[in-house]
Amino acid sequence: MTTSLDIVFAALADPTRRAILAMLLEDDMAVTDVAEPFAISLAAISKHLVVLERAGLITQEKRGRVKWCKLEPSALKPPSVWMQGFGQFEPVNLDDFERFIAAELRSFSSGATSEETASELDEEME
Amino acid sequence: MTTSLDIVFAALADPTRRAILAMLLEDDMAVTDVAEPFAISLAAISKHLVVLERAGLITQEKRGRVKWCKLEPSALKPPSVWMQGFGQFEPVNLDDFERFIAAELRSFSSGATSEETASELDEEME
DNA sequence: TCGTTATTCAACCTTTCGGTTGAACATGCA
DNA sequence: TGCATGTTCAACCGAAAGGTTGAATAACGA
Repeated sequence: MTTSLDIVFAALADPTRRAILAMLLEDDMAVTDVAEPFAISLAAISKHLVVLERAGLITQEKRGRVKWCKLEPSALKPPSVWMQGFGQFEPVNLDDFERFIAAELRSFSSGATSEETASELDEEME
Repeated sequence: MTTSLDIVFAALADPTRRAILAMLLEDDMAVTDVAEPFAISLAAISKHLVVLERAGLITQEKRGRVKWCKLEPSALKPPSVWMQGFGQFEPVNLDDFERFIAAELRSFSSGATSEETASELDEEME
């Protein structure tokens, strides 16, 4: 999923879209439910979701007449890495780092794909 | 310098501005020198610098008739922290990090122009 | 089949963005 | 003093962003 930094950063620059992402952190949601807390039209929310999807930050799957929105945190990785290149500001988070190493080792020994490894991590953190 | 995430993310969404930040990673620069590698007018660069300064990503100090631009990496901390809140991904990926460092070292040792360095950095991260 | 619900499309509006050009403003230097 | 240099200002332009409304499309439930 190689979306350019332009697209991802631009998607993150809008507070409504960041709020949507935060909501999706809790659970997958239907478009109508995503829209509910906001004071703008459903069509406007629909457009925001298109922007988020094009940035790779969410995926949408239609089941019946309901379209479910799912967070894709891995899309945050390229901008995060880019920022860390400037990172005279933040020490490495050792806890997370150790978990990463542990996952790496597990994937070497079990032959898991990196995607499988990522979802393992997801489950671990919940 | 408490600038909102809106402003910082929007500032980072433009490739010219990201390239400028990458150039400033090596050293402080005068406005004219910042503009030199780009094919756009000096006035346009001046506007980009205003955007970066308003985002807190750089500071500018006038000495004589020259205005020096200085990178302020600490402004990246709020967006970085925000992203880590979604961080089911690893905060430090060694492969990416090492590639970034390698690109940096290459630019120092080979005497590459700042234009080459800037584009290397951007490509490296996408 | 019919009404309801979920979502998007299409057209439109206003504001912002990224660029241009030419003039203005400071500052350094001979 | 006068001129060159460094930077910004002001006015303008076209395109994109974020919003609206009303109609269209699609699928469910009775």
